[in-house]
Amino acid sequence: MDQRINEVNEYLVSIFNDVLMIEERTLQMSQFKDVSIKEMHTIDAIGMYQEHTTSEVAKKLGITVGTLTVSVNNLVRKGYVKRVRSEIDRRVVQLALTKRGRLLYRVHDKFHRDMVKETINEMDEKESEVLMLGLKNLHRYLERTKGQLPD
Amino acid sequence: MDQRINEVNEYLVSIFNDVLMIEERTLQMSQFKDVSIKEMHTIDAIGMYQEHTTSEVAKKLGITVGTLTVSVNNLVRKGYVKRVRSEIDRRVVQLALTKRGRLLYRVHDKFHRDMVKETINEMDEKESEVLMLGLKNLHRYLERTKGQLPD
DNA sequence: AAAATATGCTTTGAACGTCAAACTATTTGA
DNA sequence: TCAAATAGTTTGACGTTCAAAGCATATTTT
Repeated sequence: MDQRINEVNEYLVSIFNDVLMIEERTLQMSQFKDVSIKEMHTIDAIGMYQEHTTSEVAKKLGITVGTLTVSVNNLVRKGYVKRVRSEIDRRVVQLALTKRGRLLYRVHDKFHRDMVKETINEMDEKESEVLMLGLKNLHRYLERTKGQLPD
Repeated sequence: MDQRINEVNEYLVSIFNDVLMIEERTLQMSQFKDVSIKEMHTIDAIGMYQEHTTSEVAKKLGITVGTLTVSVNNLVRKGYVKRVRSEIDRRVVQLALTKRGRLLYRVHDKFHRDMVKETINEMDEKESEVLMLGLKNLHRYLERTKGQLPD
């Protein structure tokens, strides 16, 4: 049992590092060299469809609003994100992706989906079910733990 | 099938973010407030036992040697890491943890192990086996992908 | 052995990521 | 109305990162 824990732990850590590294390098090789992995995640959090306010996106990313403002300044300059002042409340800024931003979003999303697809394709229905169960357990534990921490 | 892929993908992303956030906050709450999550991973890469050279650790972390040198400067100042010049080859620096560094290493390791333990405890032998298989598949895919990328 | 080359590490400059605190503009409530 | 609250921006300080230049030591070539 202890051995199993070690093994799972090592796979998880290794998977974490690999995904981050591959995402980073794939970006640097693509037509989107001017986007860092953090910026990519900001683009992901802004999302394709509805517009989200600065506060909402910052919360989703777990960073302060100030940090996001700086990052959005860069992403606007680079042409991936646009700001839209709310007509209803002039204090509010809605963030949205530009055409180029949406293209990058889709490329990144495909990378993620391919990665998972490749894993799942080699499993039968029942096995992928159990994998899901394991991830769900892990996720539930983490959410519980997170809830116990102060903001 | 497509739905399953989305689900697994979303769990993975969520787990990633949660682990990083929890690690960060747990550190900030502990007696090790002066250590960032990146520094924690550097300490982890230096490891408890054998001494490793700067180049080896940098490679393991996937960062340049220059970056690591800067980070190690800080960790030495804070008392977690020590440098030992190799007697055999005076150019080489062996990195090692101080007593305090080793204490932190153990605390962090326990956090990781507890996290996995909690997940696995709720599964029977066969289920944890399949979880392992899923992680192994994912890991194999990522290593293969990584191998296709240029350095 | 001396000179050239290679290796291991450090330093530096530039850009991004992060927070806290001070600030601006706008809205809400008393 | 005007004080307080809210949404976002700016700024200063420090960490993280890379590339490029530099330093010390080792190895290879002549």
